[in-house]
Amino acid sequence: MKIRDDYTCPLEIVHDIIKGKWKTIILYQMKDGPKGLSELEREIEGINQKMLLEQLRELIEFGLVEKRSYDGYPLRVEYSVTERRGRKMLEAIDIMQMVGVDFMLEKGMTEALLAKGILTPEQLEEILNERKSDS
Amino acid sequence: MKIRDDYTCPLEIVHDIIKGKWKTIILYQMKDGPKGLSELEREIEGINQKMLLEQLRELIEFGLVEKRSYDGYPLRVEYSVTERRGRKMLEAIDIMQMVGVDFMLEKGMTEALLAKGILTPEQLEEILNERKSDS
DNA sequence: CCGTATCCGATCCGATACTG
DNA sequence: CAGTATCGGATCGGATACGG
Repeated sequence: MKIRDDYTCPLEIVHDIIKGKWKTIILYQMKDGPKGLSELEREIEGINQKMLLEQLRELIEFGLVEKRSYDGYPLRVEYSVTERRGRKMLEAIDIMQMVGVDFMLEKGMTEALLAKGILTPEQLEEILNERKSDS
Repeated sequence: MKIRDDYTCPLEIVHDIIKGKWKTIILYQMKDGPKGLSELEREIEGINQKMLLEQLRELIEFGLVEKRSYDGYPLRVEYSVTERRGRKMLEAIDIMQMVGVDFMLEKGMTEALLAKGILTPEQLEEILNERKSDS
């Protein structure tokens, strides 16, 4: 991943950090606590190990993710979101998730959202109510 | 810009929308009201017209930006953030901006932030205070 | 001032094979 | 289970020229 070494504005650097195809999804997947590598690989549909490691390395480099290794057998490695910067970024990702849901609802993908448990029926109803009052 | 036509999770589609090098910056630049094309081109350092138009078209396609044309001479066209989805996305971008500032401070780019007016001295002090209490 | 088309090097990312 | 190396096609994005 090519990273600029010169910035005009803060959003440029953030873009460099999260432009990778899987970065936001990886972070989102770690929101409820540390995860092992194979765990992430299993949970993120479509990713492969090379991509996962590559993007994790960059997330670490930019202070959004921490890595902890535990010796022994089997080897155990844990990746987790960093307290300040990682958590802050997750706030943004949460909102992006909402925008994505909004988009999928517009596209009539309601069933998929419910089936995957991304949305509970209660949340769905709440969102639809909000949208009505927007016009 | 290649856009997936099949999604597993909401973040995938959002990533497709904002992965372009300039998308977040363009949106951020429109946060205080409608902008004309040449206005945006002037304000966004390093962008060219082709990129600007290309990325605007996609932002429109995904309901984050609206376009209004006014006939007459000279031609006037206004681009603005959409009420629901665009504004929501801007909330996320605001947070990303903060993460970027955090990063730049860590890199010792304090002067640049002040010089460009991205941060007032008061805001800077506030941020530094918060960081101290983090450990 | 606004918008489109083309060309081409840079980069991303998926597959695959291999190590501790 | 965790991690590295390489290769090649698909995309991206900058320059540049042209049209309304």
